[in-house]
Amino acid sequence: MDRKQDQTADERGAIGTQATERRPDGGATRDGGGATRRRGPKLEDAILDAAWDVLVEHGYHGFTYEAVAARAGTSRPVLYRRWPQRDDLLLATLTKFWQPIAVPDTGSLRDDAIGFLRNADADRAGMITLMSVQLVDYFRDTGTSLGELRDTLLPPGRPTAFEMIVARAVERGELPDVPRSSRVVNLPLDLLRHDLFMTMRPVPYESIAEIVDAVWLPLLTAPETRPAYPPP
Amino acid sequence: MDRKQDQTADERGAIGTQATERRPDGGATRDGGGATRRRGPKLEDAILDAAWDVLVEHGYHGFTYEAVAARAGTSRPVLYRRWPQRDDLLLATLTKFWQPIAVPDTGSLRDDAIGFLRNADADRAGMITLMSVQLVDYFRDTGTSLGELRDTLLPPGRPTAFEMIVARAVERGELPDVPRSSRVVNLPLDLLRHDLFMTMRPVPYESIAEIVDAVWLPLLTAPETRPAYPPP
DNA sequence: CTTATTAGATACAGTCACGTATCCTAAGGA
DNA sequence: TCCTTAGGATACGTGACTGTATCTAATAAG
Repeated sequence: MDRKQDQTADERGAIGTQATERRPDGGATRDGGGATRRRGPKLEDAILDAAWDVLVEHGYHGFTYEAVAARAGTSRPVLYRRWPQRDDLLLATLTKFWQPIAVPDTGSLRDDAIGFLRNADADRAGMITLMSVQLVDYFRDTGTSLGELRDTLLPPGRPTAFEMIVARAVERGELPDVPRSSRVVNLPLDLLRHDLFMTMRPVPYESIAEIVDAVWLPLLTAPETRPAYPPP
Repeated sequence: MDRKQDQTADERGAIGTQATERRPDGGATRDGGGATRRRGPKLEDAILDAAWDVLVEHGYHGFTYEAVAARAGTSRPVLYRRWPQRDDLLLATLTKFWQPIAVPDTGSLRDDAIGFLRNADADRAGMITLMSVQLVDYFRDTGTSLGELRDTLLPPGRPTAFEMIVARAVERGELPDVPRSSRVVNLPLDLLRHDLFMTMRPVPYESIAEIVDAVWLPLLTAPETRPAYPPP
């Protein structure tokens, strides 16, 4: 089995010299030809970093092997060797960057809530949420949804941030110890997420404060819920 | 300046006979060659219908001139003559199908709210919301957001559905006449939309009832909101 | 130093969509 | 009826991306 594809040694030599300007980050990329060559986990990290950047900048639609390879300063075959499917690359990227949001413990229900929402809105966490919107095409293809993706990436069974915040407030005696629906408890994050979806931009502090002060806190201290009527 | 592209009459004739199986809807598409040919507004309607179908089925990513033309049983040039840009075609499609959601008037605050949410969840309205999620790529490209699109398509200045519902409840004496923030008043639709986003599926009745009974109604009758603290 | 890996650079064939140009002819008004 | 308009079919060149198959040379292990 000798070379099925014909190409003269001249071509090879000619080509080998050109096209050596890439690798925005670590690589030396000298002209002569002796660029540093990454391997193993180090290379893998660099690729996933690049993949994340591409995903954030161009969305799922622009999340191609071509773009990621170029961004990482490597070539497509290197990616295919590790992640044969686009999903694999995507999942690997998400799991690397999807980190839980810090839950503050200030001793005040309101400050905990606002602090958490600000954490959720800022930094990478907000970007995750914004970017997850870019994945609709992925959800289409796989028949899944954002909710399912979240359940996949977050460890199940663990109490949510607001469940913890409310529990602590109850312990302190700041809130009465009555049963509360999951919807009510987690309302602030849902509203923040909704705002992110609608505006595709970070949510201003005023909106966060409004969610907590005008919606959540009054609701937590509101009188008992009346029973639901039967459906028509 | 005569025919720059060379093709013999034989080719033409040979080609003309084949490829005559399309137009799922109205067209006769006889074999001999005398298919009915639509024109003007009639054709335009058919195209936009097809465009809508394509958008719903394949999302913005699959919303190509190619796909729409095939679906409408016509050819790409016909589309390009009317809508030179992809956005034009998209906007035309959306404006045709983006219709306001019916607001029931039952004489009961709760029934109005639940009825409206069910209307919003059902039929085309729900599809619009679901489908609008498909447009993230469009929002990327244009730098806009879902909120802006909604503001573009909905007539501005008009009171929202829930503003009307609340106003009527106040008139009936079912609610006290106190100032309420826009966020509180429109909360149910935001929560419904959030559920649609997260699950990509119609929202079950139980969720709608929960939004109204466990969140909105208690909130509307909750004690006065405390003033917001200054931002840190 | 020697040797097995494997990153990195091509090449290639195939697909899909784009945007435009061209021609044929059905539809509909004069 | 004739004639203008425009729908419809098709071709063409281009560009992006896909998977895969090579070959080279850098790297690490021995």
